[in-house]
Amino acid sequence: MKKQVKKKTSAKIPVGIVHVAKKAGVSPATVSRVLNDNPTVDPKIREIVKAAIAELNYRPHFAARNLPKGQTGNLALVTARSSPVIFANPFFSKVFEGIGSVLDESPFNLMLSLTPSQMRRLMDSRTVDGIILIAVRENDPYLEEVEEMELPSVVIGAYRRISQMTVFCPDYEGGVASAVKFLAGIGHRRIGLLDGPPDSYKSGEDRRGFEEAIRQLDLEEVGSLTAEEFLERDGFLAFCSHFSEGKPLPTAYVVSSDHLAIGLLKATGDFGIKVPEDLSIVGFGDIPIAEHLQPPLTSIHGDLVEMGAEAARTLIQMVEGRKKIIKRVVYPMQVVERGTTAPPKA
Amino acid sequence: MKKQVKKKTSAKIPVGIVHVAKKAGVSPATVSRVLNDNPTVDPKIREIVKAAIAELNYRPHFAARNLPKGQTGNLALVTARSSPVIFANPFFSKVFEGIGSVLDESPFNLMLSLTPSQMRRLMDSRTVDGIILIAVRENDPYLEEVEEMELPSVVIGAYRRISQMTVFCPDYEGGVASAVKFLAGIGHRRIGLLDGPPDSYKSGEDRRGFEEAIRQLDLEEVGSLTAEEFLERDGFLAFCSHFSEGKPLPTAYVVSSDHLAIGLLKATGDFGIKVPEDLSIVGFGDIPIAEHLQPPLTSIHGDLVEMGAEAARTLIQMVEGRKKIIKRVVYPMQVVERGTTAPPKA
DNA sequence: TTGTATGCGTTATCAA
DNA sequence: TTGATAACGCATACAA
Repeated sequence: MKKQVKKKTSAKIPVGIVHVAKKAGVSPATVSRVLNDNPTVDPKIREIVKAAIAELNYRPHFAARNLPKGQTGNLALVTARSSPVIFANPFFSKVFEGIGSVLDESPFNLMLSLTPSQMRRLMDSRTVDGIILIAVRENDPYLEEVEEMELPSVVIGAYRRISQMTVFCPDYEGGVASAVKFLAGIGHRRIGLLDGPPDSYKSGEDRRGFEEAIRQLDLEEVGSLTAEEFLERDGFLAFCSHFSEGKPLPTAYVVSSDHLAIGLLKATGDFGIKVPEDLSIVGFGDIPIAEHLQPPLTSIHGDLVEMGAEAARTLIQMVEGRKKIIKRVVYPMQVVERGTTAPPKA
Repeated sequence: MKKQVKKKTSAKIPVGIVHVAKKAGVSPATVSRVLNDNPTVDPKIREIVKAAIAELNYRPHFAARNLPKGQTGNLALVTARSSPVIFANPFFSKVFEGIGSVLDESPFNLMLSLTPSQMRRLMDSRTVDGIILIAVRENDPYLEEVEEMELPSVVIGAYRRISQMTVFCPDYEGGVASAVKFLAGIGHRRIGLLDGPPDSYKSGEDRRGFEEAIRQLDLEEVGSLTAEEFLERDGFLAFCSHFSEGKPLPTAYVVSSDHLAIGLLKATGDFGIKVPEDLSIVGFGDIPIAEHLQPPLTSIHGDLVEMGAEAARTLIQMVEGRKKIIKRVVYPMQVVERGTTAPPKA
């Protein structure tokens, strides 16, 4: 009764599991079983099927495969920061490296979302099994949604200390504190902080580490500067406006990003302030350019490839194990001494 | 005869198109139609359905939706370069910005592949409808596969001049040539090139532009340097080994990346060579740091956000229109004069 | 204009 | 150990 008029188009016919089954003389179910390494299949049959697969150059359809499973096989890397802030920052390239290496070993694909609207789409349309949030800020509009969501997620980078989220984070607090201690160790008593924007959780951590160290060492409080963003021009601007108002200078600055430090360096140069003679500077992140600057920038370094990798691993555990893992992992940072730091003049 | 024993688990029940249909008192087909803005649906019914959708907070399943269409709704951004080379390079952040903005307006999601194996997976498993190749190199193993593939694809960045691929590319050749002309214009006769690795198509373009300009202007041929990669340390090393061999120096260098130029700058500083008094330097790419260097780096600038955007747009046209578009679009670059260039000494 | 039925490519449940 | 057959969530040709 069925009228099956198959239009045999000359176009490339996508080979599916049924073709393989036919060719191997078995049922689609059996093909599916060898595809999934199901042990309940006769070794001989298995070989026959594998041969058919190879001969037809058959490749399983990823999405179709996951449909019955109620999964997608995709993970998302999500941020709402503009690309200059995130991609131009070598910090993240390390993180990506770690994530990439883990995903390479896993069966998961990676989706990328550069804007809140893209991200919402990913979440809403059940396109991903889990989410890696990166470069989160306090007022990011989607934050609550994600936390309340059932979708497994981890955040990389600073986040609020108390939450139900799993976070992997450089030790901003400890890193800045050790920079202060380093500077104090070579004689500085008046140390300032050039910090990033207040809505960045990182800024909060920086400040916490800074103030705690100042207190512990019983150093003078000289106030601190705040940049609008973490980029060069923001460091430049922050110092310029501070200096042009005739405010007093510390003998050293701890700066919360190398990019910021480069801007500050430029500003001091323009004003004829000598680094490190008149002013010492410690950056944060130790970007590749740091050591090639003139003078080379003293900075706070951490190996963050593992951080990205561990975040990815944990997320995968969460989605595969269908269990929630809540923890906060902090990665150590340490001062790399170079040419922008020296004992204060007098 | 059907034995339907629905296990009513207490877990969250994913709401599907059938639930909406039931709630609205229509068939699933009709719901599907309003989802796809099919005009052949009664306005009143449309409202009812929309209300049901809202009430149930229904979200269409992305993959399931595309399965019948024979599509995936995903595009891939692919590279085999290591993350430091690609992500740490502000050049790419511009490109990403363009791509992101276009995808935001489109219904497509973006997948990211950082390694050849991930990429192969994406292609094989029919997970994406199109591919954006970026930072391609001559011996990249997957290149032939992609070109022979039926999957729509575009490449961003230099590629071989003759091919069936659609490519969007900065005008490396013209940019370098204009830098040579600029230097000649302020009096330089002995101009050198510090180029990137030979397997980069960009290097070929640079060289082409350089040599052509030298010939046109009838300038002296002083040979050129080759760096192993486009990063700071490679520029540093290239100059060091050249200089320590006591070879003669030109009065100016055109350098094929700002990162390379920063390394070179560092090396000259270490050797006591004054820039721009003893040696002029022109970088390429005009990264944000360039103008904050001391002295600020003269560089070759181009606005490449549009390049990324146009590449994405074209790819989308290809997959939506199921047609092949072959073209080669080149984006203009121009010299931004800053502090590392000056007339030669004598 | 709407509903029915079928198919998309695979997994999974149940018999055999 | 294997094979029908029913999902998975949706789109669409065809019928009504």
